[in-house]
Amino acid sequence: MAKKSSKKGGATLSEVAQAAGVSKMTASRVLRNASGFTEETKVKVMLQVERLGYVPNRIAAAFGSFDTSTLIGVSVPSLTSGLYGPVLDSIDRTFLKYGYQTMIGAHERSPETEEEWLRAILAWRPAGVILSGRKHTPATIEILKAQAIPIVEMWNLNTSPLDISVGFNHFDCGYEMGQFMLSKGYKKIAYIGANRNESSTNLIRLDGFQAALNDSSLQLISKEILVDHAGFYPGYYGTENVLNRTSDIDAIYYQDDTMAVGGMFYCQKQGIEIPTDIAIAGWGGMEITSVLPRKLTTTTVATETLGKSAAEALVARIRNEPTKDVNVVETRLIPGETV
Amino acid sequence: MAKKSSKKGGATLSEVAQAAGVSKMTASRVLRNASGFTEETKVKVMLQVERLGYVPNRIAAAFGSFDTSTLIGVSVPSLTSGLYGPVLDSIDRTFLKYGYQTMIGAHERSPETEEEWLRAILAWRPAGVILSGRKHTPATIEILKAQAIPIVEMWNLNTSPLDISVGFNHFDCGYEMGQFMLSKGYKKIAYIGANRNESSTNLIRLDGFQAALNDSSLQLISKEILVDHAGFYPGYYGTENVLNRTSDIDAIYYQDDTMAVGGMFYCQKQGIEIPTDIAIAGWGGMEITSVLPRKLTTTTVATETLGKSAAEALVARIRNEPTKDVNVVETRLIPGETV
DNA sequence: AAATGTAAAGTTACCGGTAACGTACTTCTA
DNA sequence: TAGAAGTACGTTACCGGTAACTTTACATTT
Repeated sequence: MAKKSSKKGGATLSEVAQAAGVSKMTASRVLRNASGFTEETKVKVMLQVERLGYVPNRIAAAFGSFDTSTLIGVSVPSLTSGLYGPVLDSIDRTFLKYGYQTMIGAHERSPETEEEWLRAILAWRPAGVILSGRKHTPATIEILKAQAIPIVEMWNLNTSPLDISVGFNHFDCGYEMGQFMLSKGYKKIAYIGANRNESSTNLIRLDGFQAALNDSSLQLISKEILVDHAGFYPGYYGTENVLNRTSDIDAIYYQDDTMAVGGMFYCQKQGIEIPTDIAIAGWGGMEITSVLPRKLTTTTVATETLGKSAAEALVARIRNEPTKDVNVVETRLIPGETV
Repeated sequence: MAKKSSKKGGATLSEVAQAAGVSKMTASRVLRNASGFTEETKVKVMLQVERLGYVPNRIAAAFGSFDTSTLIGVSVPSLTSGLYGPVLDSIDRTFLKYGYQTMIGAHERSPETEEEWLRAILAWRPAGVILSGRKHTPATIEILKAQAIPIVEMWNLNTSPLDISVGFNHFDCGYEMGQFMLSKGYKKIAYIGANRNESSTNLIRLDGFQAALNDSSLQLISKEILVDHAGFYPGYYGTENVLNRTSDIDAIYYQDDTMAVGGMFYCQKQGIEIPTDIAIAGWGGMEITSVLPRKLTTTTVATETLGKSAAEALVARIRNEPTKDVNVVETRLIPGETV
């Protein structure tokens, strides 16, 4: 199927123009819907476009003009995690609407993989890039500055971004949940997380959570950060670990909802009552929480809004329209029935 | 940040070459690691590459030579669904390894969106494309044939693919589960699915499932296909609908695990015992099943293998290496405790 | 009818690499 | 030592569009 001959697959603009009896330039104008042609000419050209099955060559276009391309690089830690999927979906949808193409890269929480990916992407002279996570290699930042293209850092709110930041205020999420738990009278509180696959923003939530405790002169009585991806099962066995190690825990804050749900099932299996024996809270507001017998206390995050905002901010910056550098996407603590 | 001046961002190959005191062509050879230069020359060139922060311009390269680009378009129905995430992750990882860049598109189960996306992608002259779902518009197929590029159709096994097919045998999945339920003595069986967001391959599973029933002279006593995305909550209320409508159901086959889990929770809430009162089975082998109090009967599918195989088959075809046209990715029925 | 204005269409040059070929120089062989 | 063969590197032409400019056709004004 792959052809190797010097003649490429489809027709070129010249061929279309010739067939239509006009110059290359006129055909170009028609196809780009620029001004300077009659309806009659348009019909002639479009007829040949149709007949010859002409597919525009953006490579040539991007190359010839000094306009940047319509490619945009988007880097996320992982697509397997349930949280980034909706974000990417809405980014992609937004870009398609504005006529940009999304080039993805999953960097699996390694700044080095991100750098490798970035180098490959920049070779395509993208119109902009969206990065997530907060850790970048020094070289990454160097390269980005040298290229001078619009950049959106997404997911984590960054008050001094490279260019634009669109994200959640993870610190506040944690702080708010800490205060909420304290307000319900819990004092012996543990944290369970996992440090692979996520963009380490979970640690910011943990910071915020601990800050809330500290403000009431308390601290975590147990902390478990698994070397694993966040997920249902890690939440399950992480809870097992913590409860076996520390006996008098009355509340657990989890890195996200999947882990919290895993913990709930561990408790259920052990006959531990929620929230009477142990209170549980998660983060993310994932769909699973809607069917649980007991509504999970969590923080909902607007992932679609995040993706859309990130994409729109980037497009605005590319088009030199005014854009805010720092954009907070709202999160909301949902009380539920597990705290 | 975005520059609009006619001078583009970085250094060009000519500038690097000039600085190194060699010709453009020699610098090109060094950078592509082609033969025909001494170690000394290489050092001179690389020094300037480093100093000037030269980023290769793949657009120019792809344009100038008749070699196709290193871009690959990948289209999936949705990234929000938990199933495609891992597939894309492993596709992207595989492509990064082989030096290709992944351009995604989510077509939300609409062949028209897919076509629109495809036109945009083909304008970048990709080295190949991966499509999922089985429905394409006639124009889509037309365009693909005209471009004569390698194509992988993934997710669903297609015995007469456009080019290459890598997928699961959904019919067999359904058939096998049907037989399994029958072997356990269930006879009054319902199906619950949802027809948005999924690539309609679920209907093939349903076909297989029904075929198994038919082979034992039985049929579904109830079928509910929601106009919704598959998910926990649709499984929950879909079950509610079906049980309210039909009274003597003894087993339900769900489109996927999320819906099955939703159904389980509905039953739990209603005091319906699983599997004594009603048996439940899903599809997908999603992670949630590992923490449920009762292990879900389901079919596990190797999503990572699917992605890797699809990517590798495409790369092989691009490189003109021998490749099978039809590639089945294994699935396995896991008995569990809910049937 | 000549002068002027304007929209439609054509011409030219160029973007930044790479293939193909040519040239200078070295090394091997008869 | 001439001639052949090989290696390192340079030169030229070109990929397929588009910006910028020029030319042409035709309507409008005086």
